[in-house]
Amino acid sequence: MAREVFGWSSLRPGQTKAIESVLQGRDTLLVMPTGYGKSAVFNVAGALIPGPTVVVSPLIALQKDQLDALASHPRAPQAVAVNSNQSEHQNEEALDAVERGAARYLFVAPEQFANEAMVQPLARAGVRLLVVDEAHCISSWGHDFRPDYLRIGEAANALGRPTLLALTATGSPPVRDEIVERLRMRDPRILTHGFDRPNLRLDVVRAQTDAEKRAAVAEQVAQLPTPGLLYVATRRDTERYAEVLAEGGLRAAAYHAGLSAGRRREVHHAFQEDDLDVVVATNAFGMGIDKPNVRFVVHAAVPDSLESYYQEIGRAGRDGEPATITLHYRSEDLGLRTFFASGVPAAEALRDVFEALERAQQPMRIREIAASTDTSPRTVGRLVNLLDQAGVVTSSRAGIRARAGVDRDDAAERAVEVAEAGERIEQSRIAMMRSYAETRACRRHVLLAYFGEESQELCGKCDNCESGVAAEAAADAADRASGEADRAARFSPATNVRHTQWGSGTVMSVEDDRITVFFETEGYRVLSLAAIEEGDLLTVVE
DNA sequence: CGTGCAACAGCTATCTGTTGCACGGTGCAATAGT
Repeated sequence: MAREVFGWSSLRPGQTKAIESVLQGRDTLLVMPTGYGKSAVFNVAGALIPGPTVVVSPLIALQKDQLDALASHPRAPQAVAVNSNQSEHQNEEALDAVERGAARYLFVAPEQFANEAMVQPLARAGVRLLVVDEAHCISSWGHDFRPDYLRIGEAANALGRPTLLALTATGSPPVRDEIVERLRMRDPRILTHGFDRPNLRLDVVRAQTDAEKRAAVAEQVAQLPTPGLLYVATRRDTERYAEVLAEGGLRAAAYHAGLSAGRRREVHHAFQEDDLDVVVATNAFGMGIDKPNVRFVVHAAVPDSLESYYQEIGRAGRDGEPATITLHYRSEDLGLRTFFASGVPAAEALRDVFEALERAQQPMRIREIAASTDTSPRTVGRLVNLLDQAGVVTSSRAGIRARAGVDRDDAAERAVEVAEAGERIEQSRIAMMRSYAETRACRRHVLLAYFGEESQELCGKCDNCESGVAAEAAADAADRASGEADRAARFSPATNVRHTQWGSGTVMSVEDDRITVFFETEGYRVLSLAAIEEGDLLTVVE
């Protein structure tokens, strides 16, 4: 099939497994590095399944790339999209083609599911496969930036529960769990592939002052083989660094979401065509870039989590050739991330939404609630998600409904607690980013452990291994651990545990003298085995 | 939480340090105005 329709001589084992899994009607989560052909999985599966396949994709630009790619295979079934860049007429035509069976793939952003005029025809057409591409967006964007990401599971119900296929390149165990839970997957098959990228050399450079860091970044980038990416935290810094690098003779361009669509396309295209040496970008630059020869990814500021970091550095060295990965680190830079991760909505706003739902006495849509509370749909989306997670509203195909017998103030308070737990989890993700930056251990080991993968304690290809610091750190930990080996044995990755104060959690990784646990309402915590033992803090839950 | 800029204070400066405050990242869809 892959050969006949798409001209691919063979598929990788991971791709075949995922395709077989969805063909059997099994909900599937596939975690596979970018560039390994995740698109091929749903292209082939969609062509084999008799019925429409809906692909949820976060960016319209990405949808366009996918449409073009499918169109380039003359024997592949027809693919269409519905989005706000197209005319109403084009959108209607696309849906009509799906309903008639003329088109087999439909690409949409999750926001489209709020549109009844789109969901109805799809429900009638009988969607067989619902693909969620870049599924980590559920966890990274769903909570505030794009609340519709948390509502895809509900949309799947409205479509008559097609088989679900979630795809991502990044996913620590908690993120994988969240994807499964939010999509309401049933008995999912979870396929993960190795996270290690051995051709990437990992490095962290610490700086005391901002000026010192800027100089170090400029100096390093000037002498690295190009092309490469420089990630910064603010739009302003993209311009500042791009200017400095250009003065040094590099073909450098700034990229951020504040630029015109035309300019963004221009930069993207120039980078793809090797007409630029460096793109200096905010996190707006990334998804959809598939360039084999990126020789470095340098960060002038820490991202908000190791998932983001892994995602960004993963754009280097796709050709398998060596690439340099450097994080220029100041602990002060964590401040901006802390700021972005903070912000619990006011109880009053939550109560207003709950009240509006109570008054309506019938299910309401996000847009209706937004109109009746005079709040933006995006904010309402976020508030409803919190109320939903707090279990005080129910959402169904018909809309959102207040649960009977729940006091308004209680409802708001419980939703606030959910938001506060979410904030603690976000902060703990930043803390894990910090621990990567500050660790004396092997960086690769730390990074892989975060993604639930065991590895050699010394990779030999990071700054700490090369300087001998990692070997020292390993010896120190082994010393501290003397006699604790038997205690550590009680805990292994994926063990469910309960902490006297932080409640239930899951062991993420085990080191000689300490373990990292992800708690459901607290996020990541690193616990020393000695302290656990002394205070009898942690018990294993069967 | 940290940074950068404007306003202002100090006691005469086309100067220098302090204080206060605004601002900071991701995209969809829909809409208003040419």
